[in-house]
This record gives sequence, C-alpha cells and structure tokens, in this order.
Amino acid sequence: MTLTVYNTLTHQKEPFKTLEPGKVRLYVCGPTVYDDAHIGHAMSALVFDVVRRYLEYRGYTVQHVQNFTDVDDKIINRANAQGRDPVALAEQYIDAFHDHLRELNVEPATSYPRATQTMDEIIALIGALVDRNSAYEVDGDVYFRVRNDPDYGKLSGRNVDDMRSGTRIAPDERKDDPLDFALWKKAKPGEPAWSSPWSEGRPGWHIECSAMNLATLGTQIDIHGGGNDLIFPHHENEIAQTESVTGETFARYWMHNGMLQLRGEKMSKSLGNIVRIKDFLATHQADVLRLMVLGSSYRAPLTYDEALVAENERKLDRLRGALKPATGSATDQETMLAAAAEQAQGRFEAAMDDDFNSAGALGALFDLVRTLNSARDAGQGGHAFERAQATLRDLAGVLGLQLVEDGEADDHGASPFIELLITTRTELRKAKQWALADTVRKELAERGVVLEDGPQGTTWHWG
RNA sequence: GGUGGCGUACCCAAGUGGCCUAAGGGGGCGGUCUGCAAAACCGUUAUCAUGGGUUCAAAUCCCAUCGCCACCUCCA
Repeated sequence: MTLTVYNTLTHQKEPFKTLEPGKVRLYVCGPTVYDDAHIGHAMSALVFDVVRRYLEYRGYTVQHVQNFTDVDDKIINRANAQGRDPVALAEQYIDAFHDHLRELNVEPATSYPRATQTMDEIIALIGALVDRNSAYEVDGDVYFRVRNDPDYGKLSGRNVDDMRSGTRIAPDERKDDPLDFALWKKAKPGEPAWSSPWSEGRPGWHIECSAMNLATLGTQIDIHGGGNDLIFPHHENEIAQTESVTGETFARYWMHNGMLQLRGEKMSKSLGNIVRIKDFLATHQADVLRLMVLGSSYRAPLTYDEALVAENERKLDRLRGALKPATGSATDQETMLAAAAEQAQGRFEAAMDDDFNSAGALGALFDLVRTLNSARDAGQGGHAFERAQATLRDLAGVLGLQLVEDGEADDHGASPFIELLITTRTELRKAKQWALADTVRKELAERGVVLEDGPQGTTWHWG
C-alpha cells in the first residue's frame, strides 16, 4: 500500500513521496498567542499530531516544526490594554499552549520557532526580496510586490484581477498595488521594534513563516499544514515569498484541516463563540476531544455540541471496555482472535493510507472491540486474547488515544471505602437482601461510582 | 461577485464506477445474560439532496436545480 495525501495545491489525492527517503519535513502553522487557546486550535494540533504519528508508524523520521506568532498587532493591542509588555504576554500564552499540548497528548514538535527569535533570518529574507525587486520600501515599511509573481494565487485558486474587482482590500496610497502586503512594518512609538535596514519595526505576519521554514527545514519541505482559513492569504503569501527567493517549489504537499464550528459558525476568537481548551479539559478527558476529531475527515468542518461530546464519551468507554481483562482462560478461539487482530490492523492501515482516513481506521478498531468482547463473553483468555488487546491498544496509540480510565490517577483515597461497600453489598446479595444491596449501588452511583456485577464478582469504575 | 468544498439512516459518519440492497459509533426497538440493573453479546433501524444524462454497471462520472459552509479582512 502507498500512502496518499490530499494536496490543496492540486485538489487531489497524490501518492506520498518524500524529498529524502524515509524522512519527512513537516511544518505546521501554530497560533498567534494573545489569548487563551480554544478547541479549534486543539483540533488543528490534533490533526497534525495524528499525521505525524502515522508517518512515524509507517517508518518515517519526521522533523516536525510548529511556530508561534509572538509579535503582531493583536498581541500589542492586548498588551497595551492591560498595560503589559507584549513579549511577556506572548510568553505567557506560549507556556499555556505547551501545557495544553501536553494534556492533549500531542507529541512535542521537533522545534517551536518564534518570530521574535528568527529576526535575523526574517530581515535577511526581506532584504533578498528587495534585492530581487520582489519587494519595495516606502517610508520604512516594506511591501511584497504581488504583480511581480506570475504564480501568485496558485494555492487558493484566485487570479489577481478577480481579486482586484472584489474591492474588499482597503486601498493604501503608499502601496504600488492594493494587493501588495506588508513584509516589514515601521514601529509606532511604544511598539516593540527591531533594527532593520528600513526602519525600527517588526515583521509582517506572513514573512515569519517563510523565514522560520528556511531556517529550520530548508528551501523545500514535504508537508505544510494548517487550518484551511490560512490558505488565503497566509499560505499563498508564504509561497510567494519563499519561492520568489529560492526559485524552487516550496512545499510538496499542502494539508489543511477543516474548521471547528460552534452554533453553525466557525469557532473564532473574533466571533466570540469559543470553547477554551482549559474549559473543555476541566470536564472532559483529552481522548474525548481526540475521538471527536478522529471521527470525521480532517478536511471537513466539525460542528461542536454537547451531544457530540456525549457520544464520544460513550465511544471512549467502549474502546476502553474492550481492554478489560479476560474473565476466563479458554484458548479454543486463538486462531480467530489472531486473524481478527491482523485484519483490524490491515484495515486500519488501508484507511490511514488513504489520506489519513481516521474515521475508517476507527471503524476497524471498533470491529476488533466487538471481537474482543465476544471472546471475553465466551470465556476466552490467554495469550491470543491479550495479543489482540495489545493490537487494539497499539493502533489506538497510533491515533494518539491513551484509553486510560478517568479518575484512575486520583481517586481521592476513596478506593478502600468503595471496596468495603462492595464487599458488604456482596454479602447482602448472598443473603438475598436485594433492596439493601440496590440501595448501596444506587447511592454509590449518585456519587459517581458505577458498579458492575459479573461472573467474577463486582467491579467498579468512575462514571 | 470570485474561489474552494459539502449534502449518505433519528443523530455523527466512512465509502467516490462493479466485492455497496452502503463500514463504524451514538440513539431507539426486540432478545440473551442478570435477583434486578449495568456492561457485554445477538437481531433490527438507508437504495445515498432533487431532476436529467453517460455506462453492461453510479452513492461514486457529467449537467441542471435546491440547500449549506469556508475563504476573498485578523483567524487553526
């Protein structure tokens, strides 16, 4: 099987071939850090985490770079409003974002470059663009000359003349052309500024990603990722900047995740319809969010609501339930179990090879879940049963799922008391004191402890 | 107005020319197990927006219509 990847640039799935055998250069656009991150940001991080994990599963070594935009107008405005230093403000949200990534079980990227730490490269790149006449300076600002780039628009499928008639671009007398965009902005008094040949100022939004790419991954990369709201203008401009200087194809594959929606609209800070990552994780496990993301195509929009969260809580329970230990030790279904595990793995890989079809891959896992549960009901145990469970756990792990019991880590010291109540209830049941036994179960349930009576005795878990 | 994408069961959703009278999950209904539950298991719940067309064969390709979304301004 060959891995195929949908390429935004060509609007089709293409066989995945790397620049260098066995090695993938992956760059993903990270957030602008001026406020709490929301689960839309998490979705993007999760999507590309799964991409990265699967590539690694397939044997690739992945060099994964994710940037932070830590200087821009929004950060400055926010910092000014709070009377704070913009750099410190950005730092705070970067730290918080790292915490979120860890809680979400996102594998750490190889590096996390920031605009403010790539300033020399940014300035050098702008200088190269000016030297080639791809950019020009006006009063300390530097603009990219869109009309000088015959390829401009190839990613987003627009042509320069159509956009011009769109007239949604604010006219700026100082630009040669309304479409030209800023590479360098001269600082106003009180704004953070860096020295450059043109002025004391700061970089434009798009140039930092070009510079960070060149600095960390080189002139050509395999995959460039981000949300599909970045296709235009951000990624279009990145291509223009980078390819104008290098003369080479910048990224071979452009991958874009769909937007997370809330109440029928894209979840976005500017619209105010957001669910913060920290709020979500305060009441739900990271696996629940990951399952939501995995449940549909990464390219399609995902509509968030409580019903979807509840559904995925159940899905998670079901996956975890399959990992419960065997209750018997029969081994007459070993061949069947081994075959089921192998088949699940085959279908998992076939789905993931098809542009990271995680929903299809999950389907394969759920079939294995049913096989495992049936086998357990039939009293199967032993090596093959455990091997099949290990397959399930491993493949779920490729998707980044942890499948740990909620509350497992912290039971507030309640376990001995719960065990005691269970022992007492077992005695009541032996004495057929059903009403009392049921009261114990009911009271525990109201405190979040769910009892399950099985042939091997009673087990409990947090509900 | 331009660009890209979407419309599959009660809900989420995979499948993009024959293995599809359509995977998987959630929910519902019926059953097995259980003292009763829970969990699990078994069964059941769709001809793929609509109308044409291409083809031996279409959810899958083409055309039209209707509806929805994103981007075109900061955005993952």
